[in-house]
Amino acid sequence: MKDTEQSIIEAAILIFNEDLSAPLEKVADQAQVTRRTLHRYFKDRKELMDKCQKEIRKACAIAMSNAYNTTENPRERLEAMFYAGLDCGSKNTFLHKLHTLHDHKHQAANEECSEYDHTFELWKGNLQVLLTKGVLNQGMTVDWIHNFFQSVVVVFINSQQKGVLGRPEARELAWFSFSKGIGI
Amino acid sequence: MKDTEQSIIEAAILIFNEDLSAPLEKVADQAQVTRRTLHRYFKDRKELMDKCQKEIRKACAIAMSNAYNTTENPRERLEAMFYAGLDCGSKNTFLHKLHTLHDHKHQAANEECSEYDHTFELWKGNLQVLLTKGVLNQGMTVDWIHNFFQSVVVVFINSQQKGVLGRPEARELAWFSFSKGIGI
DNA sequence: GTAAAGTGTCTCATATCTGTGACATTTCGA
DNA sequence: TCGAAATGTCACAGATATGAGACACTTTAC
Repeated sequence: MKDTEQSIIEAAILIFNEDLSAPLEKVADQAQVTRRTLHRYFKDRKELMDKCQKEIRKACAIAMSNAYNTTENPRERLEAMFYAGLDCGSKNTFLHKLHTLHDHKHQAANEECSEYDHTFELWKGNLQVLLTKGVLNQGMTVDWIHNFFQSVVVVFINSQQKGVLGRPEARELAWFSFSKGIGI
Repeated sequence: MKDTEQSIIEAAILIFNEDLSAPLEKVADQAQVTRRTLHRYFKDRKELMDKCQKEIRKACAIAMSNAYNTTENPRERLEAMFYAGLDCGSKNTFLHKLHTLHDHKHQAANEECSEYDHTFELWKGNLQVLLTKGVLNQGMTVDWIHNFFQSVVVVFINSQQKGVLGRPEARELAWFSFSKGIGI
């Protein structure tokens, strides 16, 4: 029964991703659990949020790292890491969202920010390689591409939620939109 | 002094776009106004939210309609309406977000939903024309493109908030990413 | 079958959010 | 400068969210 904690975290990521200040009752409902049970696993809102971030960073960092190591070719790495990011779904986009809030001051000194930076270190590094090689469209920046990437993940998630498009088809479309959109 | 109401609406769109359940105090702060003043203009949260949606739909519908009428060429219309959507910024994306929440049941019967549909009627209609003409990538759907469009607007907004990219450059990049991403 | 662990239900105290009244202060136009 | 409109300050009641205790019920492991 110890995956209750995990399912609450998953639910929280889903809910908070759409509504940062949503009442905890919504999270509990999504996890099919009582609010009382939620509080047994997480002292308060902050602790739950922290666990969410930890979970997200772990999952994304592992997925990205695995994808990175499947090949040494930067172009192939891009594609592998793109699909890995897609599969992280809302974990990916939620983490990104937290660090692009308009009142969020990003600073490497902050531990959470530096962990965020580290999560996408390999990904951004590989982008930089492709940029300097001239493989991608001139005028692109690493930040633009990274934001663009996150946005495409959102599109993918939406299409999956609506269920009108199969997962493989959506993955293909996503890669098409992303790769062409950065000038490959 | 009657633009206080307008500035509160703008603030609300900015805040609610990031945090749907944010306390009204945050909106008031963003608008550099007291919560008491906010309540003088808006009876309650719901009324404020409604005014936001009305404002958004008006602005987006006008912008889209104007762009539509600048030309009769579907390909040129696409570009004109794309830029119009960009300029609507977070108004555009917030409206879209409200209608893609995972627990939102979209139904034409609902007045707000039908107004939403109407706002993007011309835009989607034009997309359909381009699709049947075979101008765009096969396998694309109107919904995918529309979601993709909304996502690119988010990327554009983020880049403007960070201020690292000039507006004209960002607009060009956005159009590049969007047009290539749908197979033009 | 039994004990232990996990959950649900009910309850309650506290905190935060919300909406409004009363009145002071500021702003702006005549 | 004067008066009206707009806004701020403070104070308050009601609503909602939060976190935890007490105890019953269910599930799981042995």
